[in-house]
Amino acid sequence: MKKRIFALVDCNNFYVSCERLFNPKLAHRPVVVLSNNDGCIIARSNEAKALGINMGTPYFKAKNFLHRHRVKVFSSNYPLYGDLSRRVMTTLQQLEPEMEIYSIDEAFLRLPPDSGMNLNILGRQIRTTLKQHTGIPVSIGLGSTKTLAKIANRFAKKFPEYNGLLDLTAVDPDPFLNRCEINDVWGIGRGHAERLRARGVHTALDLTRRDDGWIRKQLTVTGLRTAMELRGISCISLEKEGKKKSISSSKSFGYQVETLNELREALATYITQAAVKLRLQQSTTGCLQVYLTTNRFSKTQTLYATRETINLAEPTANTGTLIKHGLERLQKIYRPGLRYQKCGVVLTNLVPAKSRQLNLFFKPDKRQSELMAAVDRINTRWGRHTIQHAAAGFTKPWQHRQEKKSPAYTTQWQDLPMVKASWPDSLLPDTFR
DNA sequence: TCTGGGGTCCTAGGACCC
DNA sequence: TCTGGGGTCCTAGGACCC
Repeated sequence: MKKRIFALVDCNNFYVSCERLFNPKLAHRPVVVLSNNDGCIIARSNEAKALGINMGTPYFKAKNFLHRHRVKVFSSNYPLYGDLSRRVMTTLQQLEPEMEIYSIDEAFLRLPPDSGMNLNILGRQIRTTLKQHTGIPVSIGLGSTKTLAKIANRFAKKFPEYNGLLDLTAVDPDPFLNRCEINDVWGIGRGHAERLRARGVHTALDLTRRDDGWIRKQLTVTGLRTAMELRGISCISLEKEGKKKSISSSKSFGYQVETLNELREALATYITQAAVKLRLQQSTTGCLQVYLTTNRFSKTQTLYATRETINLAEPTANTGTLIKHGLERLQKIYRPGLRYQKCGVVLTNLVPAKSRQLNLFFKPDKRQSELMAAVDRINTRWGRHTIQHAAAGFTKPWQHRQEKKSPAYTTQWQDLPMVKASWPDSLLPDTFR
């Protein structure tokens, strides 16, 4: 069997790199990007990391520190990051069609094993092309399994001597596994890492040397797969199929919401968003879950968190139908007198729109799907809130504001960056003189 | 005052069936 | 006195990921 080679291409400090792309003054300055609601720090430039700012720190706790160190702070600007991610992925796919988009800023590639091409040169080409075409810097790790490619990528990113690229298929990986802390292994989270350390497993290499039965007992089959992957036996394949198996939409409120009316508007809004994503991947949903929760950090109010699952008689992607079912159930779980922090929706049991199982008594209404298609077309063309169900509300005061958001440089005409150029007369073509 | 959002996969345990 | 056992399906919850 031919040796497999996986590459993990990961954008460096992706959200920060996106902000810097249109704001070159940010280069070499510490920069952080906040989560939705300006809640937590979710991206940091190298300079911010060097200041000791941790991933996931609540913004309100770090605010003074950031100000003191003149750290530039941004709310997250998902239209911008999403658009730049699409550009990166499109460019990458042109270079290497065997690709899996793993997250907004990461992709796995499967490289042809016998291409005769020097992998180092190929990797450098990918980095250079991405930088030229999109302006986004990336790091690349190569390994005989996805888990090893992940580890290679960590080293490539962290240590400047690798210059953004490490190929673990060309060397003995053991010394690297020995330098890799167990909690830095892909698939080993905090809980498992603690458990393993208590039993003498401190590095990735330690894990590879344990007995299969023991690993399975401690970490279940997922952990065993990870261990096999670290030993160079590929167990996790490239997933090219991009369709989601579940779709969710939720957001924390801008303030503590108490009335059923506000909750209804918010839930209808999230159902609308989820339904758009559903139709975008040409699926229908057979199951709708709605949930509702009070503030989980509150010290004065007991936590109320509940959800309702609705199995639909026949799968649908119709926003109106989904809103109707969702609001009915919301009524059931609403408790007056509580202050709610968040609600949301999860769509599961997704089936392709073309092959859904119809109910014996169900007459497919072609006009309904045509209506949805028309609404989607209009909202794509004119902006996503141009047409909506009245149930989703109009002013939406419960929505959260994002106070430090950069412009939508690439997705809004009015936000396009302006380039000012001045040329000495001698360089201008005759027609401009 | 202020702590994100969107995913995947696995397992235990209950319901149900024969 | 004394009431089975094994299989399958579903779901909630947990762990992990970015």
